[in-house]
Amino acid sequence: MPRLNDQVRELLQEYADLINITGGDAFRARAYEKAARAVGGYPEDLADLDLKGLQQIPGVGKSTAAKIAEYLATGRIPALESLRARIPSGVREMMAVPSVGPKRALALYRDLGIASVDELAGAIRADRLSGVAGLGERSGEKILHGIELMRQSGGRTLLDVATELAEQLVAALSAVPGCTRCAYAGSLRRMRETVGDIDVLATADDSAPLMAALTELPYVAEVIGSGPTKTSVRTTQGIQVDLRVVPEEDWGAALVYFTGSKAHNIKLRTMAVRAGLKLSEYGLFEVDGTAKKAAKGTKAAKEAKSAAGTTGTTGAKKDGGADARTEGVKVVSETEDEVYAALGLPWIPPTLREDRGEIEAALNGELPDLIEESDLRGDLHTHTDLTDGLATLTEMIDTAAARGYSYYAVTDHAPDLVMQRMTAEKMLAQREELRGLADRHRKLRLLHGTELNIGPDGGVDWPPEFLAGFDVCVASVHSHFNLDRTAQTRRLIRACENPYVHIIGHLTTRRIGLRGPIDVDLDAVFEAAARTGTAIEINSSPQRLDLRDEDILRAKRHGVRFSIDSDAHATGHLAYPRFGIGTAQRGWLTTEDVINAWTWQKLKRFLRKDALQI
DNA sequence: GCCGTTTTCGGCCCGACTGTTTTCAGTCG
Repeated sequence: MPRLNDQVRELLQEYADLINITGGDAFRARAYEKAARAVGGYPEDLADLDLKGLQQIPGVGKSTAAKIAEYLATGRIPALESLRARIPSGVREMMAVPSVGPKRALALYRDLGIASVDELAGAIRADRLSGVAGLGERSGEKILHGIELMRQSGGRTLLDVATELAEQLVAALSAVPGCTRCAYAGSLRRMRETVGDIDVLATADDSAPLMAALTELPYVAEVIGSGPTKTSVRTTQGIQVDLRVVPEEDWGAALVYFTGSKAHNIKLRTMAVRAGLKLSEYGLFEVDGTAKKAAKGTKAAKEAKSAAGTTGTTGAKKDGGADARTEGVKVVSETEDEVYAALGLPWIPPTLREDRGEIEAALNGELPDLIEESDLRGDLHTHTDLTDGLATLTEMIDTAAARGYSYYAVTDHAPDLVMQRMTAEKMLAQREELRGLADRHRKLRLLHGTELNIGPDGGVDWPPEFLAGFDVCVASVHSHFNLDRTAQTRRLIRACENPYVHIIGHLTTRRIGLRGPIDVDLDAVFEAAARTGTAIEINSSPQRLDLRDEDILRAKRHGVRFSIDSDAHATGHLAYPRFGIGTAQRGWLTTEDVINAWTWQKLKRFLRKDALQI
């Protein structure tokens, strides 16, 4: 079950969408949208607020507060339900398709009876759209492409949503009597940017109470299958959860197996076979004498055998039986450390387990010392309510201080993003205010920055003399996503060459499942970033995670430095870097690669890019 | 529906882009 604030945000957003679709007052719809965002980003739990407290939330007035209170009391909002009765849910879902908004969704439903994304795709393929609702052939192609983009990530869940659900599941299952261990595994443990389902692993002598507990959770909508070792369910959010229960002595092998990746496991199993062993989710086993002979002489075999000799006795006693799954003598199974050690390997962090060279690196003792969330000393890209953030300057700063940072940059939008209505005066007033807060938190150094807009020609807002007044400048692409590759590359290189630009924000501008990356020669941009001492951001927002892991690996080879930032627009978003850290780990980054893991003294030298070049 | 050191009424982020239109509607950031 999502956090109550998030539930209410979703309901208010739905209400706003339905007002838009039904042609209601656009300003009224916008008011609900604004309230939805404010509620989602509000630090206090709605359940703790009364009617008066609810109205303290910016953008929430009498009417919205009453609806929220009604929902808290009864679990229903009648006004929303009456709108739902008029518009099928699929019509609203069509609005998620790029280039389909409320007007088109309604027209498609009203004129053609199309009431779902699937039906929309079918209608375009059958050429039923042309000429209707002001949509021509090009629009059809565009919409179809958008649907395909959605489906690529389709059915996949964003990292933050999956993490929250998985943590709730683990907490609930861990509390079941008889459960001795419980953790989530799969692609979520590897921190892939999206996950297809959630794998939860638990140990217990008797699996039945755990299976029952899972199927009885309030947010489980459907039981797909249930047996003694595995139960699969679907949540009310439509996410599939697989629970597997194994004996406690098999924890390690099972965790390796269910964490994956598939390619990583295949490689481990191949190593095991060469060493005369067999690796499965039930453990690492000695197969027979002939296999061992065949493997004799290989490095892995020798190490595996010697490691096996030290740990092999305990497991063997228990598993002498003739079960085909556990045929042979069990060598190890209890911890991941043991399983890797038995194969002659150090433990490999889950975020590296993609068969991208981690096993070879492990064999050579060259695994990177990965950066961790606790290594971050600050956040260099955040917003306040001066532009499109939800929280005030002091609220953001107080939350940052509570995270234990030693420095923190406020980087509100610059004027070329016209809708933000920024001016030099407003920016200077904010700087004044920020400087006045310098002593508010003894250990937190406050930096005044901005997020500049990289224009189509690579220029940014404001002249050099004004830019020189900022402590830190992030520069990002917010428009002209469709420039050709040459122009796109040129503009980003020019931004890197700007002596006042320290960090390139969300470089590819992708939004997972919604918008693909811009067409750009990344290697050329990485080369320019490394040459000019410009950091590339790892934007930690779960909708972006930009750069993505594979591009981080490429950038690192060019000698690029990175900044792992939240791009927070609310106090709650300041926790996003955990996802950026996961992505950075998947890109093999260490603290040396990440400028905001550095001490202030070292970061300060990096930010002197302009002084060094002018 | 929300909000107020320009407003308790009358505004509300505003401009660009796209495809379709023959003068603009819809979508997006």
